Amino acid sequence: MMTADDIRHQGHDHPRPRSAAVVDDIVAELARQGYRATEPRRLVISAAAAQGRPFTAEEVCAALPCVGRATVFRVLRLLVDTNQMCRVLREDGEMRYRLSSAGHHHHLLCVACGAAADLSGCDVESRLREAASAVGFQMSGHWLEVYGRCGDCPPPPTGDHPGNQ
Amino acid sequence: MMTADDIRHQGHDHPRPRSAAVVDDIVAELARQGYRATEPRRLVISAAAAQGRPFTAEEVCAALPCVGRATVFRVLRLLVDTNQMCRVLREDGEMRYRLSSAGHHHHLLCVACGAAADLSGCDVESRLREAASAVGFQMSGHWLEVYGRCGDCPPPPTGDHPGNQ
DNA sequence: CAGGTTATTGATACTCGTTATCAGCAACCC
DNA sequence: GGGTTGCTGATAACGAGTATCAATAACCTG
Repeated sequence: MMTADDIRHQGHDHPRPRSAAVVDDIVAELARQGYRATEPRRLVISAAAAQGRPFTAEEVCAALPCVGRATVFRVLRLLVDTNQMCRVLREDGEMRYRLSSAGHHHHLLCVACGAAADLSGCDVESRLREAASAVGFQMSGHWLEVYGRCGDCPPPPTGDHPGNQ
Repeated sequence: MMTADDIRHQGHDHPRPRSAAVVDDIVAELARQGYRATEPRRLVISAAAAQGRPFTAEEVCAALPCVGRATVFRVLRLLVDTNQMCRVLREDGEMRYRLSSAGHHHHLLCVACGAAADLSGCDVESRLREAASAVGFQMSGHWLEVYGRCGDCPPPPTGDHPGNQ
């Protein structure tokens, strides 16, 4: 059977690529909270760490045929519940996952390439809290996703007919 | 078969309650865009207008047993696509619908009673655009839901043990 | 390091919300 | 009123996620 190490070392010559540390950290945190360090969990976390952008549970299932479907969903949920992964909502409504142990933050989601980046240090929250309380609403939380184009993607074609017809 | 008028007049003595105008407006807008004014569409729109708070497709189906399931979903989608209804994402991840022909706005969602209110006139957008462009990201849209307690709901019990054990 | 407890797994069946299919119906236009 | 064609309803299918449950494997303890 394929092991977590097989995944970790995919396409690398180094014995412990960056993602290995990430996996170990997450597994350690799980252990700290009383969850066992099992091979399927390592595999799912490795697969998640290997993804360059937000991914679906289905993608993890496809990447790990040796891990049961239910287990993939269970591990993803466990990671979300223990605050080591967050859900991101794509503009088309699809829900994806993203490893991220940071505290509260938002996502910049590129509609062109699908990449995601974290956005923090923006005081939207206090602004919202004020606006809400102005109408007698006591804010306790919020969900925010930001869509657009990342710096690596070319700007979209202009709306009015360009040179090529 | 039950007609749109039967629904419109539920619990009212007046021949044309407020919602009738809403329904007519929406149907007119659909017609303007080339969509036929059918009875099932009127029924679904009436049912939606009768809801005091964001509702699920399931609730509409239950309220309109005479309209096919598929049609309910089709009409809801049509209304979202033509910008006469918006989707709201509850804190627990459930997707609901809400009639709203207003332009861009956000929702204040009460986690206690489920009511929704529109929030506009808050310049979160420009704030976000700035923060995003600071990291080379060109924002084109965003999704924001605000959760909390509306003015009509009592404040939640305090975290530390109150008198009643 | 063996042995027992018990969390975890995988296969499967199932739920839930939503969409595709397609023959029949009914708006709309003339 | 009559023909076109968009719309409907019943049904089957779908995709994402969860419940079930016997078998397995982590961890603790001696």
